[in-house]
This record gives sequence, C-alpha cells and structure tokens, in this order.
Amino acid sequence: MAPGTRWDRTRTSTPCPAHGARATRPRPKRCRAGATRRYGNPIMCPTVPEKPSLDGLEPKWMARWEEEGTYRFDRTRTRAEIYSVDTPPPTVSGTLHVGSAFSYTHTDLVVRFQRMRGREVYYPMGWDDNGLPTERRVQNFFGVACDPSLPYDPDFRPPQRPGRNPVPVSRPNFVELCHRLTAEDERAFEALWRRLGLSVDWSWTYATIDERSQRASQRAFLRNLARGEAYQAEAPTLWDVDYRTAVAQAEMEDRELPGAYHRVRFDRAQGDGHVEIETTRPELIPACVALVAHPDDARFRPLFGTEVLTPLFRARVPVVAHELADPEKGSGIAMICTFGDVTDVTWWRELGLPIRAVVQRDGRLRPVSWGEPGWESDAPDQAQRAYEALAGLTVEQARERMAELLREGGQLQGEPRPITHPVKFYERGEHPLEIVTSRQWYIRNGGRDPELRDELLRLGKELAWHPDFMRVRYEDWVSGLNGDWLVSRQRFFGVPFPVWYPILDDGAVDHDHPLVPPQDRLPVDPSTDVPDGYTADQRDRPGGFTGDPDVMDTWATSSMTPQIASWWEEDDDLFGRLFPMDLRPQGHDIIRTWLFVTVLRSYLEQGGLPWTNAAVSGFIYDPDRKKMSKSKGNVVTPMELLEQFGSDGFRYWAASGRPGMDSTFDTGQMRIGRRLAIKILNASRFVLSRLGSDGSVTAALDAAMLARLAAVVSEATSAFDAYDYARALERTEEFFWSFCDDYLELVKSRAYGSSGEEGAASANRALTLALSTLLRAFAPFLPFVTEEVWSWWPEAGTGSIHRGPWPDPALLLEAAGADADPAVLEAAAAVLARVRKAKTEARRSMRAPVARLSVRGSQATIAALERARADLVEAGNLAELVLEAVAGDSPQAPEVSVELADEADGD
RNA sequence: GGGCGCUUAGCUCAGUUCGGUCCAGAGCAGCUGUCUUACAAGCAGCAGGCCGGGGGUUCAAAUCCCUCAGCGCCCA
Repeated sequence: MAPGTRWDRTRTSTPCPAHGARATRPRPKRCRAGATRRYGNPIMCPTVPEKPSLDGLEPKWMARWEEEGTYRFDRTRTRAEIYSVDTPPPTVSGTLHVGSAFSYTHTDLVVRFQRMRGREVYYPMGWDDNGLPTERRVQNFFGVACDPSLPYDPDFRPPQRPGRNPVPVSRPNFVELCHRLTAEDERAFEALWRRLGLSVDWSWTYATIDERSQRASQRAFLRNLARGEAYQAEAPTLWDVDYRTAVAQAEMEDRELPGAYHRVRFDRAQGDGHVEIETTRPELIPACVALVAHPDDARFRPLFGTEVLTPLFRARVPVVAHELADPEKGSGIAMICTFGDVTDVTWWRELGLPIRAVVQRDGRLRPVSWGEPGWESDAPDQAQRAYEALAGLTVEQARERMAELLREGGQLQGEPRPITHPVKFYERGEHPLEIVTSRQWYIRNGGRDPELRDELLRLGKELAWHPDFMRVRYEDWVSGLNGDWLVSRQRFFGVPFPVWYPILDDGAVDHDHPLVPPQDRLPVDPSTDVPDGYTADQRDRPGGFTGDPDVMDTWATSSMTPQIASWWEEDDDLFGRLFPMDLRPQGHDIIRTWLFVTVLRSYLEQGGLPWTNAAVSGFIYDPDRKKMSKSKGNVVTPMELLEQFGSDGFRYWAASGRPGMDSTFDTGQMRIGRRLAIKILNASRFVLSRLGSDGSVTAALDAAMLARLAAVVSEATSAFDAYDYARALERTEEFFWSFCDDYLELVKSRAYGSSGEEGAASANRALTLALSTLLRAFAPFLPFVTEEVWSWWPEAGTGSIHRGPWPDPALLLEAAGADADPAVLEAAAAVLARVRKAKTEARRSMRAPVARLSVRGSQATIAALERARADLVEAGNLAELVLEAVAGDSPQAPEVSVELADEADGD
C-alpha cells in the first residue's frame, strides 16, 4: 500500500474506523465530527456467500497475496518506519517439524501486528543449507562419499539408487549434489511456509551457502583476521572420529555412558614400591606423560618430583601436583595422557608437559617406535612388543586388549569396576570425542579475554529478551566459556577459508604468513582460485602455494545473518535502513550457539547489538511430556495438520503458546481454532449480509459494547507491544465469544428494524464497527479467514486487511460517545443468562416466551437495565419486564425471577 | 552438582508483575437439554479443583519468603 491512500487518510483527516475511508454514498448531514458514514442507503451485499466455508481459503489467498505483493517490502522507508526481522534460516536438510511451524508462526504474529501498526516490515526468509546435515543427507540420498583428492568430473551422474558402497566423488561434484538436493528441500519449505501464511517477502530470500552469504562470511573473517580477532593455533582439539572433523565447545554434549575403572600399577623408578591409579581409559597408558595428585594430599606428597614407570612401556614419567586432581576420585592419583579428556589438556598446558599422542584422526592407535626421541623407554623392545598388539586398533578394541596385557603382566589389580560416567560427544556424533592436536582457526569470543566477555555480558543486558528470563541462559553461557571459538571444520560443503599459504622451497607449508585476497575478489575458493602473485601451476609445489583445505563452522556464516539479510557492504543505503534489526526470533536451545555468536560477530564488526529484540520460542512436547522426535514415531508432518485443521486452526494453537513456554502438541486446540474461524465466518455473514442503514450510535447497549471493545483493543495492543501475542489473542477471543452470544442476541431484533430506523441504524453502525475491529484484531492470528471476510465487505477489492490499520481504541470510544457505560451490556447479558437458564431448566426452547420477568437490584443495575429494556424484551421474548430498584447500595447480584408462559401460548 | 522454567478441574491452559471485588477461572472432554430467522462443525445449562507437599510473613496468600518433591530444559 503506497502512502497517501486509504489508511493514511483514515488516520488523518477522515477517520472511518469501520473500514476504508472512501465513502461511496456519504450522507454528511448525519455525520458527527470526524466520522464519515460509509453505507448510506441499505446495501444488500451480494459478495457474502450463502454458506460460508473455510475450504480452499489457503490456496486462494496465498495466490492473491503473491499477485498483489501484499507483503512486499518498500525499501524507500526510513529506519524509524521499518521493522526488520532477522529470520532464523531453517536447516533445510532437517525434517519439517511441527516445532518449526510453531515457532515461525510466533514471528509472523508479531510481524503482522507491526505491519498493521504502520511499520514497513522487512521479513525475508533464508535457508540454512550449509554444513553437516546436508552432507549426510546427500551421502545417503545419492549413495556417494566425498573424496577431495579426486578431480572434478563434469559428466558425473549419481547412481540411480544408492548402492551398498558409496561412490567416491570429487569435492566440486559433491558440492553440486548438495546444491541440487537443497534446492528441492527449499521448495518444500517454501510451500509449507506459504501455506502456513507466513507474511514473508519472498523476493529477499537468501541461502547461507549462496554467493552473497559466502562473501559476507569471508569478508567478516578477513576483517576479524586483520584486527587480530581471528587467529590460527596448533592446539589440542575436540575431534569426532566418524565425521573426521574438529568440534567446537558449543557443539559438544555430555552423555552418560557405562565404563569401568581399571586399577593399574605403576612401579616407582627410584627404589622399590609402586603407585596404583584408576583409569577408565587404560588404552592411553602409552600416551601417559605424568601422574597427578592434589598438592595437599599427604598420601602422595612424598612422591611429588619423583618418577614412575608406565606399565608395559616402561616410560619414565614424573609425579606432579595440581589442584584439579580430586583426592576422592579413584585412588586419589590419576594419570595424565595426551589426551584423554579436557582436564588432561588443562594439566598438560599448565604443567608444561610433553605430548605423546597415540590416537589418530580415524580413532585408531597410530604406529609408534619405542626408544625413539619422544618415546623413550627403559625397555624399548618390551614396549614395542606390547605396543604392536595395540597399533591399528580402535580405542575400544585397544582398551580390551590393554586390559588383557595388564592382566597377563600382573599390573592390573583386580577386575575392572563398572561405573557410569559422563562422556563428551559431538552432538551429532556416535562415538566419544577424542582430542587430537592440529592446526585450526579460532575467533576470539571472550573465553580467554575478560574484557571482551564483560562487553558481551553488557550487550546481553542491553538486548530486550522476550521472555526476559532467557537472558540468564546467555549470561551463564558467556560466563562459562573457557576457550576461543574454533571455527575450522574438516568438511566439504561449507564456506571455505579465503586463505592460502606459501610453500617454502624446502616444501614446508608456511602457515605463519597466510595469503589473503582483497575483499573485492570475494568469495574465493582457495582450492580452485589462485592467490594474487601466483599462477595456477604453482599450486602445491615448492615455492608455490596451497589452499586452506578447511571450511568454516556453519555458525561462522549463520552468525552473520543480520548482516547478510541487511546487505552489509553490498548496499549501504539498504543496510542503513535495516541494521541493527528489530527482531531475532529463535528457539531457546540455540541461545548459546546462534544468538551468542551473532551478538559476538556484530560486536566485533559493528561495535554493538545486531538487533534490539530477541524473542525466544519454546519446544513442543507430545501429551506425555516427551520431546517429539522421529525415533519415537510421534511426529506428524506440519502440512498434514494444516490440511486437517486449516492454517488458521494451526496458527491458533501456535499462538496459544506463550513466548518462551514449552507447549503440548494438541490437535484439540487446533480444532478450537478452526471452530473460531468458522464462527467468524458466520458472525460476519450475519453482520454483512443484511447491512441496513447506518447511522450514529444512539442505543446505550451499542455504546456499552463499543466501550468494552475499546478496552479489549487497548489490552491486546499493549500485550502485542510486549510481544505477548498469546494474551492478545486470548482477550480478543474472549470478547468475541461474548459478543456473539450476548450482544448479537440482544441486538438482533433491533438490527432487523423491530424498533424503527434509528435503533436499527445504531445497531448496524455498532455491528459493522465492531466486526471491522475484531477482524483486524484477529488478522495476525487468522490471516486467511479474516482476509476472506474482509473481501466480502461491499467496498472490498481496495486492499488487504493485512495492510489495514491496527484497531484504534480512541475511534471506538469516540463512536460510543461520552456517556457510554459498559455496565449496560454486562447487566443485560447477566439477566439474559438467567432467562436462558430458566428456559433450559424447564427444558424449553430458547425461543420460548416469558410471561413476566422481574428484576430487583441496585439503583445502578436497574438504571443500566432500563437503558437496554427494549433489547432485553426482544432477546428474551418477554411479555412483561418489571424492573425494581431497591434502596441503598446492594452490591449483591440482582434478584431475577422468570415466569415462563404456558407451552401452549408460545412455541 | 549448579542455573532456569514448570506443577491450578479428567485433559490443555489463563490468573502469580504490584497480595484484597475477575480469585478460584476458561476451553476441551463428560452429562442434561435445545433444530433459534449468522452458525447443530451451533446454542443453553449442569457437574468437575483443600491452586504439587510442608512451614512462614500478613487482618488477608494460587499470588510474597523458606523448604521438600516431581517434571523439563540448559550447563558442569
């Protein structure tokens, strides 16, 4: 909607809260100040269907919104007018999950509200197709495996159906297959999102592996490098042996696993005696570099500074002291290996121990020559014989074998003692993580830098969290970081590091002087592109260069989505209008990963927050409080639900999940949502199909209803302003049902003209105003049915409800008039309820006539009822209504007595 | 082991900021009626709970404090 059309005028010179501002047949003489009458003469409305239905609404309006560009973003608006959303790009290789549709709906609710409030919404979609999930899916789907040593085959075709053994393919071929499969996945996602009614402007869609994203990711990395925020280091690294890649702290998780304490004897090197340690990883004895005990532990104090001999391998290792050694654990003294766990890394680093690594990157023990430098032994031949039995085995196999060897040598005390203990895993992995030493890229994240950490904590306080308590998770995570962010991944489908290394004349790679491209060359692929000053034939030759073989952690790209979506460094004008963005919606499970790294990158690059609001959605559980998962077989695809309950029904359920709260998967709620949508159709048909003459609001009952509605709108608005869409829906819905059950029943006869033209005009005015208001208040939740009804309006065709203005309580109060009193409606509804009750108890129809209804109540109540007398009489089908005020203030409910007419007289 | 959240009717949940007149609520399911000129996919009514347990503060607690238990998530 361009500025200067309908809604603008609505808000300025000629407010017409009912609908558009353009009146077809204005009757100025009946207009009160500021209220243009729209429907002068009775208009029978041919656009209202005889039998309204929800069927087919989704395809109809999906297509219309696309055609008309309803959700198109107008980039000429200023930053203050724009509401920009950093949509979390869904992982397209993942399953289309009910939980995703749930949380993406939450974003859309807020977005639609903001759009109706007049903000120009920038709501793009992105696809996260970069990374491991895609690689795995491609491997399984096509039956291939990436072998980076192979050359590109331009004629490659994947097997018709995946064979037993994967077909090796080159990296470029593999990447092609990744693109091919993700393109299909993206189509399925887009179809779902459109059907769900997300008001995305699809012309701004991006993918985390597309060229612009790669450029942004590489550009940010080069800038981090130039500022010293990115660095490479040769360091112990968490390593997944199945995926053959390094893993960051954020991707690691603990799992409880059975294990066993092996009590192993180490002989003292000087003099007699021995020391017994307990270990769950005896296979690492050849990697043992020291024994460690707590400095205060009197049992071991005499040993500090002495040496012991490792069993079987007879390597001399020192006994050292460190506070992290737990006197309560095992025998109180532990072996330090390079590396069995993260504590070993700490000890190794802080105690300055040597490295004796045995686990290679495939998770097997590597060959070692005992007696050589680094592998000294008092008995090299014996050590070598023992080790030959282990080399080449996996760590699990080696553990078994080692236990046998120790048992044979008499160095195992007793039998292994089974325990359960937490073991570190890559979150997607199947085997425990190993720790290997390798050269990797890191980005500083405050884990080793208190000043940076404090800045990040400060930003966490600056960010508006919805709900607020989610901030704590961020703060806990930032405070608990103990190392920089490892961003290298030894994978294939990802954004490569834009870096090459010179190869010296002796063939050694000079990692200390990386070659980087100028930023205007980005994106580059160092495996095919050539650094400036070199030629292609110098690749991997002495005196030439070699490309960095790794790709970046997917989070290294995903952390840049605010910059990518805002066209950072690509379109400065646009960036200035979008950044920092207004909203980041996301799940609470990825606060530590996504939200955190995004704040980090934005701080490093822009010096501040990437967005002002973070809205956190909860999870979906099945009714047994179990997390829904594919393995439990309780997953329903979202598309099935949308088809069964309608998109509006599904959205109703999603909208009832309060921000940040986990919700139960509940098709009952979806059915209620669908019923609400049907009710809206029917009530709207009643109001619109027989629009009579429309005047000003003169009846007290009508004014009361509008005043009450104004209060509801105010409440819904402030709830939405606080991102509490669930409360906004609840309040609107509560009003709507009583509007239908009480007000509509009370006003029905008068609207039909039973009490003359003025009464009917007042009723029609109030009805159309209320309907227009309710439709717009429901529009964010139920975009399809509200749009459908909006289109029935006689002047429809001029615009979408979703570009209409959010209801304004002031206009409702103005229409209601100064002396509007909500108590009139309340009192009348309460009395009507008593009449219904009497009829129900007498098992009579609701139409059954009442001979006499008498009400005794306080002055105020009786006065209120008096003002609704005629409506009450007609709604209750009363022959006689006696209202009697009792003196004094009686706060009790009025006494109501109902005398039904004889059955013969009425029905 | 630490942090956070949750626990209200058979089920799903409001209400807890800031204690009192929404304080014990809604919807669903159940039961009983009712074809009413927008809607039987509707409407009306009925019944359902010592607000997780215990203790405390207060004239007054679902609401504030302490404690215990169960469930869930995050982190060690």
